[in-house]
Amino acid sequence: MKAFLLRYRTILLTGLSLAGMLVLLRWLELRFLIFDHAMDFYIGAIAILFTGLGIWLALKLVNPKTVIVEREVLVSPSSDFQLNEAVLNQLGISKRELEVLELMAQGCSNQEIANRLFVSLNTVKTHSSRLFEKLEVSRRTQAVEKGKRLFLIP
Amino acid sequence: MKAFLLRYRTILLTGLSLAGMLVLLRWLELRFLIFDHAMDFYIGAIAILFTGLGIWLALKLVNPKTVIVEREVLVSPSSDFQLNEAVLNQLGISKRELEVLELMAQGCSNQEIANRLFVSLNTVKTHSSRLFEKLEVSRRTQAVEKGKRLFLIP
DNA sequence: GTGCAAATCACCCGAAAGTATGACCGGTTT
DNA sequence: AAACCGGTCATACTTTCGGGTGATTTGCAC
Repeated sequence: MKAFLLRYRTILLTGLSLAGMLVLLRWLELRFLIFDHAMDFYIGAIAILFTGLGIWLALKLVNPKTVIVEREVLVSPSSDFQLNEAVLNQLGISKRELEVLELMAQGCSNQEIANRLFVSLNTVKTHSSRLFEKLEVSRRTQAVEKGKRLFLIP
Repeated sequence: MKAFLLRYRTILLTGLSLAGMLVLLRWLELRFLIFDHAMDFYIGAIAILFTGLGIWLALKLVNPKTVIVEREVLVSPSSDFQLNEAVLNQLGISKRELEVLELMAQGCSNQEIANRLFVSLNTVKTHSSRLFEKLEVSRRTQAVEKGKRLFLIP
């Protein structure tokens, strides 16, 4: 409720001042002019009612304005990487194993790698096991680190 | 005075337009009230007018919604690494969490990180969990990959 | 044809990683 | 004094990883 009041303070104030002005008008009218009052009252009620309707319509049906705040994300220039085939052959790493390594480096889980390569989870495990042996590591993070050092992955 | 005008511009405008409309109404009343059945037209016009006013008011005053968009920015290839503190502060990553991330990137297991930082395994898990939340990832390999992209680690 | 390496998949099991929650302490900030 | 934050640690639980072993298929080389 508090938040609501704060948020729509301006609108509420406007509404209140509107009402105040109508009251003032009425008073002035009574004071100085002897007219047909029922009519004006009626019109005023309609005006307020339809103003409310308009506000409700707009709030209900119109998409809120959006302010786009851009947050910069730094990205290294992906360009000059070429694979070190010498090391690749020397260690006897197969194509499939290299593919697994690449996906590992992108942060994929074994299951995700399996899905991407259209093979079973067990197959990925086998490949990664062999890969770890050949790279002489025991964890995927180490494999990625070593892979980068040896220019097997960008 | 200028500031006042700027601040309450909307309210002032609303008041003015309201006053203008009331004058218009009065004029219309004098002009057309003599005809029979002019009432329907009159009421309709008022309804439409004030509905429009309400819509305009709501559109003018509604709080804008903010949308944060990530924009990728290429960075020139710098040989030496220096930490991107802007991103670090933006994401609210603490010193300890960064240390954990660095050791992760070197391929350390949680237990090894715990040993090196002289804290318990559970503490390392807590740090890494918070780190993952802040980096919006769910695995250490993803954390390392994103950390490198954001220049949080070399 | 036989041999062999690569690729595929399966099962089991223990270790590691990750989630969720709660607690405590020592500084600030209000 | 009360609230908050960063760092520390813990328990309990689920998921993922990695090691070990074995099996089948395919294509290439001898």
